[in-house]
Amino acid sequence: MLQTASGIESRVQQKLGGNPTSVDSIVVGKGNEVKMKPGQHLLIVNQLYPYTVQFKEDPNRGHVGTKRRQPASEERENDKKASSIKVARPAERVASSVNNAESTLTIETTGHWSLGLKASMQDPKMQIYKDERVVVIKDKYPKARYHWLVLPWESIPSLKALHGEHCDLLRHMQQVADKMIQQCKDASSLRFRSGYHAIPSMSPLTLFSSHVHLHVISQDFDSPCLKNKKHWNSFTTDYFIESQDVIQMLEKNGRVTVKEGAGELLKQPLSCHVCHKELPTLPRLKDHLKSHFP
DNA sequence: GTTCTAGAAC
DNA sequence: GTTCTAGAAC
Repeated sequence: MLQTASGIESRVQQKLGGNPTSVDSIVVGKGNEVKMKPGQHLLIVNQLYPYTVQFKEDPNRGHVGTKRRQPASEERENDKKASSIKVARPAERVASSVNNAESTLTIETTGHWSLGLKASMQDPKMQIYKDERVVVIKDKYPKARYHWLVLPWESIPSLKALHGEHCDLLRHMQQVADKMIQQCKDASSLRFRSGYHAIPSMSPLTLFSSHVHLHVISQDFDSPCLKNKKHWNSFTTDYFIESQDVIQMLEKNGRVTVKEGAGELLKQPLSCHVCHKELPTLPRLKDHLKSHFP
């Protein structure tokens, strides 16, 4: 249990919506616990299940709720903020149940991008398709004229975590991807690919809230957000694993195996995905692409 | 993942 | 001199 400055232990428990395999969440430290201070914003970044926020007194410390009590004006200010969850005052020592009703929980979308992905998928304004299993959002930094992400509601941290039972879900994600492509007005003139990145970003920050997502991307790569070799190679080398290949692997082996050294593919020389001409720099490559996609 | 920027490459 | 990349910081 983590200790906060005010002597209040904050404990966040996830009430399971009947699916014990999908426990995950807002874990920052070890275990299902998060360091919180009274009044601090809690961002529920994952799943659609209700959460319970419990405060309990630390027996080793006195002055509960006295040192860090906010001035009344500040309290009102915080109450006004839609992104905060109303948490009971420490002094009241009550278990405050926070459900995921829209009235009590809205999602912060201005935080770190890795939170942004999970926040965005929950944000109705971002959702361009939604059903009981998946949601589709536009990539915040599209690497082509069309670039969508298909995300399952179920939290699956990476390709490694996939197993046989996910086959159906992934087939559904693929179907939704195909639907997105069909409804695109430029579907007749542009080629599309849908697939997964071999290795999720491994920085401590990204690890915190990684979530498998299917990229659906048009093959023009005409976008100001495509800025470096890593961007290019992540979509044009075998670092990009076709959705169908992932599904096949899963059907055959019950697992998805990623070739060792897939990360090295990101450092490959820049090569045009259409004619395979090698270009010395990204600006030169982007110039070259104009000849294929006027 | 993005942004920023030092210094390599030209 | 400018362009561009790659690594650090976030």
